[in-house]
Amino acid sequence: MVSDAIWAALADPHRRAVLDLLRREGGCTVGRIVDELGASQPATSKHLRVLREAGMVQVHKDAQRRVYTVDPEAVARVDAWLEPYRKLWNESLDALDRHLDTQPGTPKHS
Amino acid sequence: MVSDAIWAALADPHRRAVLDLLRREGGCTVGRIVDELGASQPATSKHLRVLREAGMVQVHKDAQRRVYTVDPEAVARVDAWLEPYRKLWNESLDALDRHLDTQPGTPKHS
DNA sequence: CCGGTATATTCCTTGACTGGAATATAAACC
DNA sequence: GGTTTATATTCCAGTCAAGGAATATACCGG
Repeated sequence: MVSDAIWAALADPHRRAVLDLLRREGGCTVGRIVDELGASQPATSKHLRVLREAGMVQVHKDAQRRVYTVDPEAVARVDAWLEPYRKLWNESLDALDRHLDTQPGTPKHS
Repeated sequence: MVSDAIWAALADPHRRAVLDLLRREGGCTVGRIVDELGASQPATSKHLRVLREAGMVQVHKDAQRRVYTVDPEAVARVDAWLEPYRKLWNESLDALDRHLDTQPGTPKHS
């Protein structure tokens, strides 16, 4: 199940930007995130706290630095939540296919 | 891209419950949603408005009734956002595999 | 120990979201 | 046309999250 905390964490654009950055970089220090995303250091730390408490990121210490990384497990849970909806999505594609099939001359998508 | 409105809509547990219900039922009237989920009618209408403006549900009229259905397109966009993270997820599974492979005697998951 | 760097936390204010109650709109039925 | 049914909207009060500024904590180098 996806906890409320995960959805709440994802609701903020800045936090999604942090996640995207962490994903692309494979992990970042707080300072790096501040530099890249341009939010203040306290704001960034607070967003990281939310992400951490939602279980979406992990931290490990490197002297004074904290290196944050995405916890793929949390994202996988969101993915699992989407699963039943994916069927809907596929069905609507199928319905489109059938519709196109009944329209001779309409180009079919490959 | 996933609009902020979609993430904001998903942030509310009641709205996710509405989506789940609409998905399972393949569409519902407002009254049905009120009965099933137990929120007040005005609250439900307001949640539906948020979902509608985020493009997550569609409405069609049936006399005085409004039948709401999930718009699979919106969910598909969330799915697409998750895509790059799925790679992380798979990599971490692979890493686990490799780790287990270096631990003779440790049972492997099928 | 001290200054400097890196990060976290607190305090405060402001804006946004939520839900309830009442009311409005719209369509059906008689 | 008036009443009933179905849904939407408005108004309002309470709650909560976000950001800035200042401060605290932790760690390193000398």
